[in-house]
Amino acid sequence: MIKMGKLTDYGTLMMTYLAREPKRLHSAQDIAQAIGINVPTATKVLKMLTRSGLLESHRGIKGGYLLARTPQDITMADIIGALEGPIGLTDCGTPSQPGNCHRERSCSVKANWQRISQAVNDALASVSLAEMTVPVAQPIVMQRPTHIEQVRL
Amino acid sequence: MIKMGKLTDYGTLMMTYLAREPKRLHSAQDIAQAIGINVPTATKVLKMLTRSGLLESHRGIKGGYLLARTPQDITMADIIGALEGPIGLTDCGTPSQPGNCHRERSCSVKANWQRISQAVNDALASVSLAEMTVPVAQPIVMQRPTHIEQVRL
DNA sequence: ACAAAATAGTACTATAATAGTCCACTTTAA
DNA sequence: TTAAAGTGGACTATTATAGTACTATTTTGT
Repeated sequence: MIKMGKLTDYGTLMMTYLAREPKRLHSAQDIAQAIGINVPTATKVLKMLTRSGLLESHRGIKGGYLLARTPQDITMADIIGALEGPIGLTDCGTPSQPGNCHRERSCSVKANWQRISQAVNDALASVSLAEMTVPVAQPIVMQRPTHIEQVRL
Repeated sequence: MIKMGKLTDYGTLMMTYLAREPKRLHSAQDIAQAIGINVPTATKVLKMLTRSGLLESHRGIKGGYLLARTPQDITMADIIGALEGPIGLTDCGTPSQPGNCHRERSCSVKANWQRISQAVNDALASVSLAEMTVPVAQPIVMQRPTHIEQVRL
């Protein structure tokens, strides 16, 4: 199974929770309780989301967190990217991002992996946080990634 | 980064290697050397691929492995599925497969995760091993997964 | 000013998943 | 019947992840 870490799972739950009242500040305690995890773990995730610019934080005694953008303007690619780093199935990178595979030159399948990663990326980018908040959301429309030449096999 | 294990990476390289001469038997040693890993690790992966029905094995002194189907009839979803188990970003499962999340009932985003996983699945199933063997392969056409109701947000 | 309550940063520890290795067994061709 | 190949399963080492703790900083209210 290609899977995400637990923290990403928590993060998604947090983001959908915050999306329900996008204007109100929620404390880490609040959020931790809402999704049923311990406060230290919750704060860890919240810090990551904040540093990535998906959340705004306010310090001080009445502080807390809220979405930095509207739920429509935040995608699953944003959230996963914030918590797991660049999205890619391999270390091949994507056409845009470099990648750090030492096999590099000799690798015959790199270009194809990059295309696959890009496709997954596009899929995740096509799902907004707003969609995640509704019980049954919109169909996921995945574009075939980038201009890859058609090849007859 | 959502990433696959190294073994899956090896597996893909092995499969593309075997796809170049689909009729010839290749020994584990052969294959290990071709992709540049140690024999014990290679055999581990080969065993997994064989048990999943993607490879045929022949024992005995002139034994070895070959593809069980044509490169056109093997997809990346097959290979990844064989080496990583069912494809899914979370433990939510897919509309078809059950999933084993204890949050289950209360989870507000499960259905959406299932759709996303299904989309990734479809993407991987749309790429054949044959395509992986050409330097720059066909565009990946991802269907929007399954009949998810359109919702106005 | 000061105390209380909240986030920020960072480092550490524990746990779990993965990768890699090894060995005894089975099969087959010469 | 022996050598070379795959099979199955268990074991070990390594690495990645999750979880925790501690100190510093910010803000509000009195």
